[in-house]
Amino acid sequence: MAADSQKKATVSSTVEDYLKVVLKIEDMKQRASTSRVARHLDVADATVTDMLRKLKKVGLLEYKPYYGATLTRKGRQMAVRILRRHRLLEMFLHQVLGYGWEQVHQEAERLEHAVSDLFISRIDALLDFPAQDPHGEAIPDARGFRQVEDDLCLSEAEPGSYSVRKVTNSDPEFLAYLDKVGLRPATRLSLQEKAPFQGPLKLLPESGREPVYLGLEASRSIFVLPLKDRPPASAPLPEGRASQGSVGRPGRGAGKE
Amino acid sequence: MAADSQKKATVSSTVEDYLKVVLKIEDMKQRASTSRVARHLDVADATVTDMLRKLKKVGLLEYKPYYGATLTRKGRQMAVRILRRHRLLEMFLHQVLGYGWEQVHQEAERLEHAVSDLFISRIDALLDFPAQDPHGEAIPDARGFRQVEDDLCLSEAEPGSYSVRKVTNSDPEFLAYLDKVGLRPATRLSLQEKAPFQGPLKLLPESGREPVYLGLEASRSIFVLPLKDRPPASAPLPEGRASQGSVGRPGRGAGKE
DNA sequence: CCCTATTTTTAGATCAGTCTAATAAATTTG
DNA sequence: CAAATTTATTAGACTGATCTAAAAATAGGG
Ligand SMILES: [Mn+2]
Ligand SMILES: [Mn+2]
Ligand SMILES: [Mn+2]
Ligand SMILES: [Mn+2]
Repeated sequence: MAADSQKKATVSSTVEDYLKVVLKIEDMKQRASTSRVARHLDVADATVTDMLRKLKKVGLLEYKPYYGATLTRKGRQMAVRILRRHRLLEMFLHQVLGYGWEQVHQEAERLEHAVSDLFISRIDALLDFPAQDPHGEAIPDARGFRQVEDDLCLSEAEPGSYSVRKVTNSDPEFLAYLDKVGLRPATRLSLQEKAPFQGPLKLLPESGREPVYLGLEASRSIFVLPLKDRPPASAPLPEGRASQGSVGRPGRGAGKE
Repeated sequence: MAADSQKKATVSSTVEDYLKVVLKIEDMKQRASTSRVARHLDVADATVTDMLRKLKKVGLLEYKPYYGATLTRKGRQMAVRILRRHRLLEMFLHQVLGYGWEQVHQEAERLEHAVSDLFISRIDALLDFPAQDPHGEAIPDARGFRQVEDDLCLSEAEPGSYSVRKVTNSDPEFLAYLDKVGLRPATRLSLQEKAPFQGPLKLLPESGREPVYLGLEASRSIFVLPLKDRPPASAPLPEGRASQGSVGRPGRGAGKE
């Protein structure tokens, strides 16, 4: 009964990347307009117009000309699947093959389209079902459920104590820099002051005694959790069951999608 | 000096597969004719004619119309590189992710084009620089050197004692069957008789007491090493330093390519 | 050496994904 | 609100990889 209701419907890696970008834009509560999608994928606007029409035709998204795209249930499902693969692969590269957190993204961007479901389930088990990737981003589970991300953008934060939750930027240079100054997931830091007029933030990471001055723009890709205020560099994290960047706040209130 | 003599010259995964097939055919001492290449890749002859002309133009092979292709130094180098990737990946899937030897080929066929050089060198080290893949085939080293394969095809062998060196067939069904009857690399066996008129071979693998009757055709993909004749199922292997299917006869007389 | 069968190449098309340049719609602004 | 600016679509073209059908070359058998 209901035999072919779930067709395999395999798509190209190009399509997978389009879906992932639309998901990312939607997650940022923005409109997935032609030009925004084009910028993320580094292709011409005209190319995107075309592709969005095709994706609408195969039911992976809605598309209103002069407005943009919205994922359908099926499109979102596929996008989340790729996101899961991407992040699991990043974690695998980091933990098993010793890649730096600034190296994983590029490789995962290709492998996410090439590995089989078996590969994914094997590395998932090997890593003991990780909940975050090396950048602190949540890994959707095998059913496509995503942890609610209730963190705060550093650019919006008031002076005080925080721990780094995730870094949403894949530029290797930038990540290497953050690593150097001691900013990575689970690092505690105190935000000491924010200069006015789009000025930089003065941070004190718990490691490295030197204060770090971070541009406002850069701070937009760092997300933090407020720490019950205590003298900086002392309070323990909520839990954090393991090694590495795994902050491990378990899926309290994990919601669909 | 001689700065750009080694251009990166990246090719598509399609081209990589063409080169690999031509290499395989040349290794079998056959002529890489249009139709033979087409059969290996499961594409139309016309497609191959076209591609061979393109590959000649970019200097990866020689192509004589109505004759076929011959790899150039550069083409062979690329082909061997992919072969190395393929076999290392197979070994990785088998040893680290627990794939069966009948499952590795298909996955490696895709991943060989997708992983980076870093990935390859990391798994190479993780596996402690393996010399054979799960089917017993030699893994070219990082410089592209290939071990000389001085084994004997079972279809050509006289009755006597042997050990399985490699199985050159990637059909999952067939490999699963061999596994079931206890035929895998490093298995010792006695070839008891060969029925005349293209008849089957009667084999006694050291494991499993039952004799195995193997079609002549099937026996063509099994390669063996003669054992200094001794009562079957007793003689130790030349060495065999490790677990699994790693027969480990080290590169005595490793030759170029 | 001719005729037939096989192999290979040529010709012409298709499909996915991309581009640039031209046009059109939507939005912002004086 | 009309003009200017920005955003998006349309039109036309290209590349890589593939196919089918027709034509041509080669190889074998008498
Ligand atoms: Mn990708
Ligand atoms: Mn990540
Ligand atoms: Mn391949
Ligand atoms: Mn193999």
